[in-house]
Formats: sequence, C-alpha cells, structure tokens
Amino acid sequence: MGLSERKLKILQAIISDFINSAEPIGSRTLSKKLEMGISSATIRNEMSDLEEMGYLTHPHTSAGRVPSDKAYRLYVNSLMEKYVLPENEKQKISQKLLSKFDELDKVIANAAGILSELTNLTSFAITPRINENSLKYVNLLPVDDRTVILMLVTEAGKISNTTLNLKAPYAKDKLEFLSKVMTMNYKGKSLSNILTLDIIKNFETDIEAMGKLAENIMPNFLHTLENMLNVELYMDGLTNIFSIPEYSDIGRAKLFLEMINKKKEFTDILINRDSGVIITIGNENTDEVMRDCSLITATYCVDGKCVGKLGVIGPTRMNYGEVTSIIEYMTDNLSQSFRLTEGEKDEQ
Amino acid sequence: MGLSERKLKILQAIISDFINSAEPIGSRTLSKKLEMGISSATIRNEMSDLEEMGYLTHPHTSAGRVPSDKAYRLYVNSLMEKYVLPENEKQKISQKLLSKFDELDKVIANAAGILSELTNLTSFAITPRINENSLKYVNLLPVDDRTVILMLVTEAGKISNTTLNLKAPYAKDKLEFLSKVMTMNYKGKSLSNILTLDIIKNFETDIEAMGKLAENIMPNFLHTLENMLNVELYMDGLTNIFSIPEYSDIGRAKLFLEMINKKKEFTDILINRDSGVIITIGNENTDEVMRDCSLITATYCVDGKCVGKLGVIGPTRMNYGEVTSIIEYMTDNLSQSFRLTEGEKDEQ
DNA sequence: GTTAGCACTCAACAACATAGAGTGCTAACA
DNA sequence: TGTTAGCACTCTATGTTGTTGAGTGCTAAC
Repeated sequence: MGLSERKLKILQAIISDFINSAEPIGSRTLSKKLEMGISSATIRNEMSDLEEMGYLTHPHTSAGRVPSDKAYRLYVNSLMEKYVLPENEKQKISQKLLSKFDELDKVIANAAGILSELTNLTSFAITPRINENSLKYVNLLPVDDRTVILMLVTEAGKISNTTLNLKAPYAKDKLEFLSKVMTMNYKGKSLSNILTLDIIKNFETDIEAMGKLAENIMPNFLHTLENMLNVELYMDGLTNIFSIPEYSDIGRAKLFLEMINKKKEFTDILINRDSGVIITIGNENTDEVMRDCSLITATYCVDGKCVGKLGVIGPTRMNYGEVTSIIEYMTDNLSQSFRLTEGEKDEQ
Repeated sequence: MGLSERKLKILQAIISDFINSAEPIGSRTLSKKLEMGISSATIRNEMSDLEEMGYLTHPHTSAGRVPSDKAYRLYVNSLMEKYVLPENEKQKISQKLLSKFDELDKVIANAAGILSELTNLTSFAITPRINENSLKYVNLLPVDDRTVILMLVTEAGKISNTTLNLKAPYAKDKLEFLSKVMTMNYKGKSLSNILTLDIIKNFETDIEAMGKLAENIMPNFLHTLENMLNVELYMDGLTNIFSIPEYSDIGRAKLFLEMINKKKEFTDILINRDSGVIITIGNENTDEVMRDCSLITATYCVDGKCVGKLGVIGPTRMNYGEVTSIIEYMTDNLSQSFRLTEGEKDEQ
C-alpha cells in the first residue's frame, strides 16, 4: 500500500494541526477542516491505513490520531512547506545578533538567547573547537615579584591568559628569555598537538634547558592550553519547556532539565553531530534520554572552519519549518560576520 | 502571653519535624514524639496559643500545624542547635574546593557546584565586584597589521583582554606610545572612577592628543572596563527543586526557575545583601517573587575585601543549621585561600 | 493546669455514574 | 469499488457521593 496523494494531504493536515494544538485530532474535526468534500468515515479509513503503515498512533481507543516520529520525518523531508523568514524579521535578527559584542563567546551566548526568544524553545550554542589552531606566540608578562601573566595567542587571534603566582621571585630577563624559548619551541604547532604525548615528553628536557622558572610555569602552560581547547556550552530558554503541554508533567520536565543540565554529556552529543542543518526526531536520537525530543542544530563557521553549533531542543511536536529557517538564517549570519574579519585581513 | 519553656520546646519540635518531613504535624503524633508526659490535649492547647501568637498556621481545620516564617526566624535566632560539621566532611569540602582550579571564576563556579551537591538545594555564587580596584597598566599588543590585543591589568592582578580588529593598519611605535600614554593617564585610578563622567569627558581631548589610533581604541577600552566591573553569577543544582515536595506543583516550579533565571535581577538582589552570613526567610525577602523562599548568603573575601557571595535558595522549610554551617565553612575556606596569595606577597 | 472524651471538620481516596469525543464495522449507495 | 451514513462500542475526563482517618476545639471532670 503506497501513500496516495490524499493520504499525504491528510497526514500533512494531521501533523500541522498537532504541531499547533498538541491535541490528538479526530476524523470528524479533520473532515471539516480539510474541505475536500470527504466524510469523516472515509478519513477514518485512511487514518486506519496510515496507522497500519506506522505514520500515526493512538493514545487510546477513543482518542484522535497523533503523528509518529516516522510521520515527522516524512513531514520534514517532503511534506512541510518551506518557511520564508519575512525581511523585517531578518533585519531584526541581524541587528540583535551583531550589534552588541565583539568577543566570540559573548556573541554566541547572545545568539542562544535570541534563538530561544524567537522559537520559545530551549536553545543552546557551542563555541568552536580550536584543535587545529596553531600557537602564534607565548608571552610572559611581569606583574610583580612573584606574579606573572601567561598569555597564549593563536594564529586565528584567540587569546587566553592566566595569572600565575610563583613560589619564588624571578628575574625579569629570565622571564623574557623563557617567553622567547617557549615561542620558538611551540610556535606553529597546533594546540592539540602540543598536548599530545610526544611533545609533552620533550618538556622535561625543555624544562632542564630553561631552568627553574620553567618548572613553575610549564604545568600552567599545559593547563591553559587544555582550557583553550574546551568547548563552551551556552543555553537559554530553559523555562520555556514549562509552557509546552508535553512537559506539564513534573516527571518529564525534571528528566528534560536534568538531561540538559548534564553539560558535559550534552556538549559531547552536540559536538558529534554532522555539519549543516541537522534534524533528529524522537527515536532517531541515539541517546536514550532524548528519545522523546527533537534536536535541530546548524553549524556556523569561524575563519572558514565550520565547527561551532547553534540549535534548539524541544518536543518532537515542534514547528520544524519555522525553527529551521531561523536557525539557518542565524548561523549564516554568524558565519558571515566571523568571516568579515578574515575578509578584512585579506584586503591588506 | 509569653513563650514558656514548654511552648518553645513544642515549637522547636514542630519545626524540626516539619523541616524533615514537609508534613503538617498533629497533636497526638507530637505528644508521642516529645516524651514529656503531656497529653495531646495539652499540646493542642499550647499549639492553639502558638497559633494565636503567629508562630503556627493551619492549612485547613483538620490538618496539623505548620511553622510560620516568624517561627523559622525564632528558630534560626535561638532555637536551633548549632550544627558542627564533622572533621572529615570539612576535609572533603576543602579538597574539592581548592584542588582543581587557579582562576578565580572557575573556583567560584566550582564552589557553587559543591554547595548544591552538599545541600541538595539550588546554589549560586557571585564573583567579587572590583569597583575599587585601580588600574595598574594598559598594554596594547600587536598581533598583525590590523589586530591588536588590548590588555588591562589591575593592582590586584585581575586581567582582562580583548582582541580588537582595527579599521586601518597601524604603526607599531604608535601602539607602544599609546600604551604608555594610556597607562600614564589612568594608572592608579579606580575602574569605576575612570568610567565616571568627568574622566570620560577628558577622553575627547585625550583622543585628540593621541591621534587617530586612539579614536579606534578608546571605545573598546571603555567597554572592557565595563566588562571588568561586571559581576559574574554562577548557579548550580537547579533541578534539585524537583525533589522538594513544595515544588511538586508545576506552577510553583516554573515561577521558581523563572525567578532564578532572571540573572540580572537575581544578581542585583544578591549584590545588595549585607556582608556575613545572612538568612532571609520567606516574607522577610523584599522581593515579591521570593516570598515563599529562604535565601542564605555568606560573603567571601578576596585580598581582604569581602565582596563575593555564596549561597543557596530553597523552600522556607530548609535545614538552616546544616546549610548555614556548610556555607560559612566554604566562604571561610575561600577567603583564606584567596588571602594566601596576598600573604605570599607580604612575605617578600 | 491537665486530661479524657466527644462532636465536628476536612482532605484524600475510592467507587460509581455520566457525557462526549472518537473509533471500527456494517450495510447501503453511487 | 470507493464512499458514506449509522450505530454500537470504547475509553477518558469529569462530577458525585460515601467513607475513612487524622486532626481540631470544646467541655467537664480530675
């Protein structure tokens, strides 16, 4: 049994209705709404077929039909009409997205905020992994007798610094010398490479070569490198789930928030998703806890590398068309603005 | 009518019982539990008096009694027995608190995590305001033709930096010159003072004196200063509220989480609290939305100035004794560790 | 002042009835 | 052969009623 034109139309109607109302829909209501001149009985027959084929389910005998994950997948792939963001919406988003901040992390956190506001869902964003970034220079700046600022700068301009409190006073010229030696040793190497074993092994000889001061500074150097590789997760709109009927049950709301709050695990799930706009619906999610949610992510690029992610998580019943458009527009916008810097550089 | 010894004893018993069980307690149950050889009828009379005096309430006629905010206040002030943290607990806390991180922000975020774990409540921590900190130096570091790192260092060693993408290329010597001029102009002045009007007014003449490059950099300088003054709020244990019977109602849980999630407002509430261990119970909170919560905060000091805060928020029915001890121990511990750096400096 | 005794109150729970939204099947129709 | 009206049936949601038990408040006796 194939999916006739009519079956598709009925299925689409059921899905759009359910996305809006969250209520199972019955044959009579649908018959009236469709205005196709077919009676509720006919629709009942079709619905029965669709259920047999796995597109619909039944909370209980005397309830209307509810779309299954399979139905949402079909809907997303071919049934739903592409939502086009109105031009003034686009402008509003662009403005909010880019006006306020310079710092990457702040821009990304802000983006998550905007996204949750627009979709009324829980949104998240992760900053790009900078694995491949190579170190540009190491700078040790004197503050006072025992305080030193360790500053690392990558080729892409990402900076990280830490204030170190040394156990013994140091000489300024030694500090300068150490900066130079460290820069010479590690310049051009990618952060993750520096952290791999073979380079770390060399540290002992490095330390010996560079003297007592290095002994104090090296562990901090490694630690700072590790921090730079950390992906930052930002979330917003957590309380939006309370407005969603699916989560009016306290148990489900709890599970949802607990899942979201395991930041480490959640970040890993996000990192491992493919690039581009990816929609995973309900049981398509490999992670047990997410089986009754849908996840939409898209990738934004920094300096041409598409490694940051922006997305939303919510009930499988969500407005895929609109949400996807918004996310896609936002990531495009972000990528473009992060490329601008690059562009400016090239103009030189 | 005063509070006789016996009334106090009964009140104390009701409160401790309710803190544990969250269930209204009746006269018969209490009579058995107290083992004072007084009958339920007598206790009923006493309870009736206590209710008249405002220490107890009644969810409905046939329910047991529940302590009022006034009762909790009395309990906290004089009735409750001081909880002494066992030595091994203390050690565990100290270890977790200090082992992992160097950076102040990370230590504070981590502290909030530990606190929520220990108390099973929602915890929070704010980083210190550094209003009074004075600027030590301004450093402009060249990265490439149009990229500059703006780095600000305060006397207390707090560093902040921003990567600037300039609109035009610059000359290295001008950058160096500008660093020196800016350091000269603003060194020793407190961050908040630099941001006040009279100094900002001078900027225009400053910019004129320092040339085109300054025009580009000054707004970023101000912006970075503002950022340094921002207090960071960390929270943890949000989902703990779901285990608390008071919040098994989805409406209340929602209100609670929404309140907590208004970070700006919540931070303001925290900042404005007095120093030391402060307990505000239910309607003692000036903010409407917090009237059915209790808030416990304590202050930790950095470099001798007590301006950071650590605390929990939860239902008025919370274990004030234990929670207070834990928070107090943690802030003491933090203050001490943040003083160590200071101590080391003094040893010089 | 304390206590036994008793009438009274009220939430919580269970048992039952009812309404209504919806289904599935059948038989008739085009 | 597909479509439809009609009808019995199902099941949730909602309301009603009764019962239980924990608890109170009052009174009278100790």
